[in-house]
Amino acid sequence: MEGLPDEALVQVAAYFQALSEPTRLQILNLLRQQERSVGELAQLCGYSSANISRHLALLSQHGLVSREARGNSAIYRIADPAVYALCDLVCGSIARQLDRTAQTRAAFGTTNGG
Amino acid sequence: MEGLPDEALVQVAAYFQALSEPTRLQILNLLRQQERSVGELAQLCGYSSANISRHLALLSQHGLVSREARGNSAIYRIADPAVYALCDLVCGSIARQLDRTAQTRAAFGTTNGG
DNA sequence: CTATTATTTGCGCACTTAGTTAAATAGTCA
DNA sequence: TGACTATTTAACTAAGTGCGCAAATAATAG
Repeated sequence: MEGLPDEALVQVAAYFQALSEPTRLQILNLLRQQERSVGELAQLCGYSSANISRHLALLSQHGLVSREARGNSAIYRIADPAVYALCDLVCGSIARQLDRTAQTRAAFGTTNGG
Repeated sequence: MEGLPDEALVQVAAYFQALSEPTRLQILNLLRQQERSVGELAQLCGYSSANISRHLALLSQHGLVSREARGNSAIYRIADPAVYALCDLVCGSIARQLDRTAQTRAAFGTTNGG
């Protein structure tokens, strides 16, 4: 992303924003196992179908999931596998930071974050 | 991120949120070239130093940038190079989606998004 | 110490967003 | 047609966020 124009930064930011919500990450996590209907995801996440439906619409806007009408249900599945590579990278960064935090705590001889 | 607990999803979401803002991406983009002071970044971004300072504090919280006091200035630099791999992945996903959009437009014989 | 410069923080404002409930829409079955 | 189920959308509330301005803090120079 060396010399990206400002317009592109807005697009990239919007993509990251789609991933910046725990409920949406949970949805993507559930869809990793298998495709699911809105109602199933709502029950598994513990939120209303209306709420999950909107989250799915947003994920769909950004090409992260795809929708298939089946009967009177809507089945969603992962459309962009890159999301898992992204999460793996982030998990790695967080793990490294947690390690540094642990080392810092150890250096100060404390056992909790205070 | 197969079987991550909900707590971890919150952490990952927070990391993505740090990247979900155009101004913060612009800062990271500028720091790619070289380390910079708050004032320099503020001028290059066209925002107040107060604003940029807060963005930098947030990026620092998540281990994305690191701070070094030099004289009465604060010099920031990239601390987590993974951010560029993340952006590259996102750019790739966006490019693929734009390609699909272009193909869709072509299939309908239109020349703009209407 | 005072003056100057750089950064950070407190506060208020405009705007966005995740969640709810209720209404609207869409599909199935009799 | 109507009853029933699933999904989407509308209206609303509560909480969060980006920004500027101004005050507070920190470092340097005289």
